[in-house]
Amino acid sequence: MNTLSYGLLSLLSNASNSGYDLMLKLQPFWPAKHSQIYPLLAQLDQDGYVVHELVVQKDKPDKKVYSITEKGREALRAWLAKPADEPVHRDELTLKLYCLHEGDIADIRKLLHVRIEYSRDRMLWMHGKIEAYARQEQPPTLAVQLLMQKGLFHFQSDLAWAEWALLQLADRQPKQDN
Amino acid sequence: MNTLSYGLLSLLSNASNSGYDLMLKLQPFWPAKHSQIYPLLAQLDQDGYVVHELVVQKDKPDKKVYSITEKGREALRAWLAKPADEPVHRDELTLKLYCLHEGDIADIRKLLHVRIEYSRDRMLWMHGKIEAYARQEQPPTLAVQLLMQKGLFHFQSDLAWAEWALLQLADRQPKQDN
DNA sequence: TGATTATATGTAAATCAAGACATATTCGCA
DNA sequence: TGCGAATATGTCTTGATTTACATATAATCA
Repeated sequence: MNTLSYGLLSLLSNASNSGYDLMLKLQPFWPAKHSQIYPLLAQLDQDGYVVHELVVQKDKPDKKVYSITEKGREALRAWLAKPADEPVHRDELTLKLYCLHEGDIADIRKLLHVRIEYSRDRMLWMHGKIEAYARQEQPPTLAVQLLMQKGLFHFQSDLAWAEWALLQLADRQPKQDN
Repeated sequence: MNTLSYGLLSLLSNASNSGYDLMLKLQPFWPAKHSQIYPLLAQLDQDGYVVHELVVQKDKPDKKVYSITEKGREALRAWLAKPADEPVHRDELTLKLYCLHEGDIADIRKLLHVRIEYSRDRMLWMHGKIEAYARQEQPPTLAVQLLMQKGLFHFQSDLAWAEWALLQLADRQPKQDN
């Protein structure tokens, strides 16, 4: 039982989901491809942490909908009581900044612009999620509010940093278009 | 040539370093164990991106000091011009929050307190690094300033979020000691 | 009608990363 | 003198993750 397994169980503790939906919902918080999720779900199924039923759809391909079992919930509660692993952040941009003296400064400026767009996109996505709940006249659960806010805080600060960094470059290097 | 390789070359483009030092310097921005770094350095050496010399030390064990070659610098410049991969964040805490309705709310509160301490520690470490440069009467390079500031922004926002999250829990759940 | 996109599920191979195993020096402390 | 910690380098195995390979349905758009 690795972290991804607990992540899947966490999502299933809120609602039953297909593997495909679990992948989409997990992505923003714990990147994982379907090739990792499907075999893991089969394993969790075999070990009795989840069960599944086949759901036939007309407008879309059929799917397997997974539900958490009592054994799954127990495993989840035990995991919750243990300290969380330290977060892992790997950002290639930081490595590129480390050799900003090498190569073209315009390249770095471009990378920062791309990062600014990326952060803005992610913030919009989070806002969109919150609004989607509002449209359903369902207030998001406390958990969802905490998670969305975490994302908003994070991308806001990354955005602010990238804009600040561009100014620092402008102060020291002749400005160039890009 | 994977991202870690370029990270090592980036550090080496600033100054020659032993594998051990590279590991320590890389850790804060790109987590990697020595078991990953040493074989990779041997590979980079074999492929001509770096060279090394044996340095005998009296007060410490001998070491291999690696330096970047012109081929290494060229590879670095080509890599700099390419768009950076999207950052990868994996935070087990977010998964645990997702099932906060399951299990004990005191557990979650504890996790947030630990996160607050962790963020504070990291911020202090960043400040320490900046002050270390000041003590050496060497202003940090622009790159180091940008990186340290990125870290400060990040942990500041994580800290602010965790404190906010605790307040949200207090608003909705009976407060408990921990 | 043909291409693309979204939905849906799987496997196999390759790469990446962590943890364990292994060794050696020097310093400081008890 | 023995122990732990920091420095220093390596290998090996296992596990985690990505990429590529594979297939299929239904909708939309050109």
